[in-house]
Amino acid sequence: MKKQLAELVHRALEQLKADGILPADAVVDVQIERGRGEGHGDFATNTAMRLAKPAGRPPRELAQALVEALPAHEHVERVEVAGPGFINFFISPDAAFAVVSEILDAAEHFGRGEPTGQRIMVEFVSANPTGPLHVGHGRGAAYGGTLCNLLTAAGHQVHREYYVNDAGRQMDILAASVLIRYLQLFDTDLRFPDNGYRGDYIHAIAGDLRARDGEAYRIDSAALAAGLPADASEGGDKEKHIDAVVRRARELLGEERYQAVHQAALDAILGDIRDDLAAFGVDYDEWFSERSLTDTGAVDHALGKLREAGHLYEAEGALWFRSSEFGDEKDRVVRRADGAITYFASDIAYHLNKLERGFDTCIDVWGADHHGYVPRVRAAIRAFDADDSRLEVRLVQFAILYQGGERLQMSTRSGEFVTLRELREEVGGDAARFFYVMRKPEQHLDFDLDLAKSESSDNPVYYIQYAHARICSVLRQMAEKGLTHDAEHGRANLSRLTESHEQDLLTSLAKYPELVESAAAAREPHQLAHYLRELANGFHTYYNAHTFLTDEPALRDARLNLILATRQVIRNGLDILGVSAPETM
RNA sequence: GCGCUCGUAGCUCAAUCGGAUAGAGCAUCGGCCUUCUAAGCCGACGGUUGCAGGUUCGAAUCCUGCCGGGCGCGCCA
Repeated sequence: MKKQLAELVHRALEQLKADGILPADAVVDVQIERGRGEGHGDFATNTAMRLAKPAGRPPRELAQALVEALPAHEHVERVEVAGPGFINFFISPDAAFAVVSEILDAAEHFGRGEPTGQRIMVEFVSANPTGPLHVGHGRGAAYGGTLCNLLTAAGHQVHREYYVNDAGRQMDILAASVLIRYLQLFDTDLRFPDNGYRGDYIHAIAGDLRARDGEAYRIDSAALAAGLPADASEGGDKEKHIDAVVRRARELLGEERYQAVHQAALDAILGDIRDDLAAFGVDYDEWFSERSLTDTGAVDHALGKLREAGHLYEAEGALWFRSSEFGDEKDRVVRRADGAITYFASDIAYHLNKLERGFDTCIDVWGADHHGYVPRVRAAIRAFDADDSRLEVRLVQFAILYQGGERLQMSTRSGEFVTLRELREEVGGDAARFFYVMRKPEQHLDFDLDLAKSESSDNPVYYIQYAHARICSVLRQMAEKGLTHDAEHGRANLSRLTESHEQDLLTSLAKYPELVESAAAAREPHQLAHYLRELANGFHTYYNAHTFLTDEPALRDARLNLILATRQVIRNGLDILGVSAPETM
């Protein structure tokens, strides 16, 4: 409808240009928006006001001229000029009714956009595989997963990817942590490093390792501990200590056995993360290994390209990328003085790889604490002479959990944190997903556990699901009362839907496809959450005001068509959010 | 200190590239169940959009400066 109206306005503009009222070179993008309040019509456009200056005429006068030049349209009942120069469109009732049949015909496809041909990759969560996902990752998972659903619904071709940080120091520390817990199974006196990973899951992995491979990794614990630099609690440095532990463990085990422990730890934790995300309704097309970037030479390839272009230089023994020439605040090291490749170098290679895979748009979903990292990645893309608008970084703020009015604190390293799994078990997957995406991603989120658990109208998830269940219930009641629903008869009698509640509901339903499109374009799933609440509200209000199962077949059939259409849209919307649409509460 | 980001009703948040009278929920107060699920509905109360300027037909939205919160400023990942 919006498109059709825009077309009408364009034709009127051409007419005005031909008449000499508008300068021939005047350009304006015609914006059609939904009328907000009473009396503002179904749609409105501000075109006249935007043209007032270039045309050198008062906006209202222009608006009037536009209205007169506007071609007739079967669905436009009347058009009027209002306020400072808005043009309001009033849609004919028949056009409004048509959406009901449209929804029932399209069913689960209603609201899905035409294929755009755009290939979009979304990389999200990508948490280090050093422990289970916690509630901080949950928001990225819910946001990313929902965004992917939304983009798919809008007609884009979406690729979901998880970047697995399976290389680097943190993974070595994880492997060492597992090894020491494993050795403690034989020698309870062995000391655990301050900076090791302390969670219970480390014990579990160590136990599994022993069950699978027996004593294969049993090394002399005295030799492991002897002569190491002091740990923090011994008056030393925890970083130096843990690095020494890793080095010693590697020597004593030998590379092959060390890699086996490393791999076992990675497999266990990554498997857990996969299961967790799958249970949360988040699925991936690809799990991209950081280690593979060095193995396949992708890092050398990327650094080679930068070197050829003259963007690398050596200083103080390290290799630097001249990122400050591309908008970063300072240059960055890509290869340390000790020869090791930095995390940033892998990331440069990863993003080059993404570009080379030919995605039109690459969306990175990151925790907001990484925002300082954006300019340097963008710098790398510019240095490759690529269009940096192909990279979009979406920052997600952390969620703060509240229970009983108290803020729950957490920290990963100490092992004291609420896992995503615990959250799901506590409040349920539906409530968790909905609460996570209820707010704008860049806004801090106060996650009220008590509210998410409550089965009351305070809880927006239940409120929406209840609307769906209530419609199902009406149909069950219908059967019990021995009534029937003739959908074709209902279609023929949609003009009986004259109540204001019905008109409002029709308007809400018609808005859905536009909403999917705009929420996808803005990368804002919360718009959909808000929309569904409003739609549910429109239904509940209607439910309380009128009886659907009346004795009059024509009216009953029409009303049932309307609420079935409502149920369909709620279902489609909840599906995008990854929330179930129950038939009973 | 520098940079990024956010400040909207008592609380949590909306407000479609700058649009018409800034909207919801919660909380508070008052109504509605012999009638399709009251997990619901209706009404009332509630605002100088942090402050001060600027840009224009028009600003919560854009610009500048303050104030306040969060985050980031490693040859860590």
